[in-house]
Amino acid sequence: MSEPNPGEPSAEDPRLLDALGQTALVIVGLLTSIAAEHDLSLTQARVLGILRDRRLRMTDLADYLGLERSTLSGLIDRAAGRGLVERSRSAEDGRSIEVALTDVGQQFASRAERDIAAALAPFTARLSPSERTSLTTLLERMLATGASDA
Amino acid sequence: MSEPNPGEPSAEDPRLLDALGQTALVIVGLLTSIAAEHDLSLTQARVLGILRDRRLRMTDLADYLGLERSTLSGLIDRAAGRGLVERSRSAEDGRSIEVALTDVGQQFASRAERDIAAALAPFTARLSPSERTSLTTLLERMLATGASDA
DNA sequence: TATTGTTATACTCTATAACTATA
DNA sequence: TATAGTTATAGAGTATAACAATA
Repeated sequence: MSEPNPGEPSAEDPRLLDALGQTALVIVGLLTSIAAEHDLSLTQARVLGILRDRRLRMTDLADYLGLERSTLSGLIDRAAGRGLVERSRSAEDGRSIEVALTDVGQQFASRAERDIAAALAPFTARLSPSERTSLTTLLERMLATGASDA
Repeated sequence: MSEPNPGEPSAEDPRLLDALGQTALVIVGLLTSIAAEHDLSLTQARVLGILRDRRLRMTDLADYLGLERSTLSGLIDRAAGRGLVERSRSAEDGRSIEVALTDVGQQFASRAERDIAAALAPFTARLSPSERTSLTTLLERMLATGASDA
């Protein structure tokens, strides 16, 4: 994995790695700030985002986020305490609990989505429309790949 | 801020926003995993990364990371306890403490850098060399901008 | 027995407030 | 008085281990 593979130049691109890392940290920082404005952690905000168009069991939601079920229990406890999500026992499997957004949670999620668009606008605005299209294509291609082995 | 500004199409690009957000979360997730393999949090890893080619005062390091000084005290306590960084009183200003990597910390940082390159390789490898160049350019342009108003 | 979810526990990250030492 | 750093405290996020209920 760390051999200098001669036919595989992708790791020899420090500028790209830097740009990706920087971009990631900046954007996650922005997302974290926006969440904080609504008194949410980034993780809580992600929960709302994921549940925006879905109702999920605790286990599946934990898998989505890459967290332990026990971690999710606390997360959902706090979100439910604020009236953002609701738990309900599954009809099919008596062991499962399904989580869904409340109306308040939906409104929260919508507002956050607008705020995110606004916060990212200064960044994307610096690119021309065709550059934005290129960037979208490149990022989507990169993600589609990586997902298959990460 | 939420008016539908007709001459400003940058916020009307949900696919780009999605791609940026997804990319950011995936990459930060990878960085977090790599740090965890070395028993470091992402924040601790960032400290090592920042100190890789610098010696900084506590306050400046806190500013770099966007954290309170009190938060940094704990962070540096733990890193120093593991022998990764060293504190030393500033010669110029008796109030200031300078932080620098130890040899062990340097080795850690080098190893982490290689691991990051290896972890990102599957993603970047899916793009052709010229696409990688384009992506680098686009990301750098976007970052250069946003930094001026975020 | 295996799976779903929760609880208990412990540690890290983070901020705010109060403090000490230096400028 | 203002700045640099630490400590005390508190809350959130996280994991591991032990547990209850259901399958």
